[in-house]
Amino acid sequence: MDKRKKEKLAKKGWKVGSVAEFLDLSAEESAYIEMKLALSEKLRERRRRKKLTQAELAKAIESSQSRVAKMEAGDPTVSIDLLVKSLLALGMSKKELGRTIS
Amino acid sequence: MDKRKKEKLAKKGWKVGSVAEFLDLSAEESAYIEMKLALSEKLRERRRRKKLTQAELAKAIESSQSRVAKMEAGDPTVSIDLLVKSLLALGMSKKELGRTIS
DNA sequence: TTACAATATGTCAGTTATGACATATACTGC
DNA sequence: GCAGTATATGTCATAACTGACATATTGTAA
Repeated sequence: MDKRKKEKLAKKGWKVGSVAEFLDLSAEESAYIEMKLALSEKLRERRRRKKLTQAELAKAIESSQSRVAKMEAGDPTVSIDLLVKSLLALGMSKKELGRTIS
Repeated sequence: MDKRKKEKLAKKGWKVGSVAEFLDLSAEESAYIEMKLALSEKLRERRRRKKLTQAELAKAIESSQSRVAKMEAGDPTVSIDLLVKSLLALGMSKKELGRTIS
């Protein structure tokens, strides 16, 4: 099974913690995916707290609604870089980001 | 001044903290760069602690010596994703990564 | 139900990151 | 000085990510 497929499955329904055994991911692979999922969730949370639609957030960060949706869905084509930049744009601090990742 | 140039300069000699004012980066931009630099430094530190050459590390993570050098130099063409994956491969935990970023 | 807003999913052309390679520079011991 | 090793820098073809768009699905209020 290729990595893309794995990540795509990983975020669908399978709650963090059981992902690894089910898909036989290495420790590093699952840590990486868990980090991305944590950032995804924080993004949605932050956006909602600010009462923004995906389209509005997209405009603010010069992206598109579809990409925001993919970020929040933990889509494997989304980089950590983009997630981090978006969260910073939403006012998150390095410290909070650090805590989110852990 | 374009972003590439900024980041390239940012890592050369100008110690974190004065970067922002000197290059008039936004708060988010400098936070992003500071995070990358922190990860870069950790990578070099971890690699050296394990007594690995850049070439050896490169082989372990299926990359190249030149890319490892660029990672450690904070080169703007290096993504956070690659830095994170490399650090995970070196045995770093999510928790440590979180602390590094903060 | 219907109508509308929000979100999700698929695709794709343009951009950026990547590994690989060549080559330059720095570092070490002789 | 010289050799040998490690690291740095530049370039390039390929791969991965990106915003944009179309369209589907879900949510929600009347």
